[in-house]
Amino acid sequence: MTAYTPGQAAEETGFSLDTLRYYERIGLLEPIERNAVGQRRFSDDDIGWLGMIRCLRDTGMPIAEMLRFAELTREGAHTIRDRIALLEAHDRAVENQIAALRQKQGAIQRKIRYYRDVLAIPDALYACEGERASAS
Amino acid sequence: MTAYTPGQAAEETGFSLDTLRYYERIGLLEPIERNAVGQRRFSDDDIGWLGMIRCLRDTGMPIAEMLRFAELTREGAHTIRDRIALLEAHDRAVENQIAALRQKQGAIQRKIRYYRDVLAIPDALYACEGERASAS
DNA sequence: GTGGCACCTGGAGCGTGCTCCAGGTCAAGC
DNA sequence: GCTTGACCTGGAGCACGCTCCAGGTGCCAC
Repeated sequence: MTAYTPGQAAEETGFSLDTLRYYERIGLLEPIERNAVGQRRFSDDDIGWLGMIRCLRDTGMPIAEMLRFAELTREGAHTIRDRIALLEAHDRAVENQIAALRQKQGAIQRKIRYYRDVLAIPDALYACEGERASAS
Repeated sequence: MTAYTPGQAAEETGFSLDTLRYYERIGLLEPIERNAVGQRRFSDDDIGWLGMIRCLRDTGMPIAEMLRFAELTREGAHTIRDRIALLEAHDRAVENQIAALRQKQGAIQRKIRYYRDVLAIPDALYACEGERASAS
């Protein structure tokens, strides 16, 4: 079982040192092991947990909900159903997020096409025309 | 050409009254027309522009960049190439965002499957096993 | 003429999620 | 023995994007 210095943990997980400390402070990480002089030593488990945290963060889960998940995890195996429920809800949220992005992206692409068309026709035709409309 | 009261504009665009005023203040909207007593009357063009703004916001464009886009738009037709470039860059950003979401979503779904498996096997087997690993 | 309502302004405040800072400890290298 | 560098703590500060507030105007209905 490897032990990671804070610097290595930051490197490994992509979180900053400050963020790692912050996450421990708010209880998103349980207290990290310390060496003889009080410096943190992250375990493989910590790094794995941080990987999960990164997934949830990067998919837009608010910290409050990750805290809830962390609590459930700390409470032990009898909360597994709750954790599944939480993750499934989040999975659906991510799905909706993606669908919404795709839809808005379509509108943006239409706008790009509109601009291209404007460039393709002679100046006179688009001079004063209400080009700000469209989209949504 | 319809004129929308602030309330109607809010209704129509999904932005709050405060947000509409805020957007005007910071120059994301050009100054909105006023009626005789100084109340705003949004035009169809304003509503269309707000639709565009909503697209960009909802796909994660920061306000500073929307301001840049608004400026280009105000500067007239000769900035259309720049606007295309800006929107194309954003389109790619959205694409990357979606790809990243899909990838993280995969990890979350694997975690869900993992939990399901844990539920499916007899208690003894998962009692003290490092279940916090995986993900990323 | 009194309420109630929709709106106005400038400016303060807020929630989220970090990020930075001052002042300190230890270990290693020169 | 001194510097450098990685780390420590508690607490303040910050960027972003709104959101709220106090105090006021004008219009309409009763």
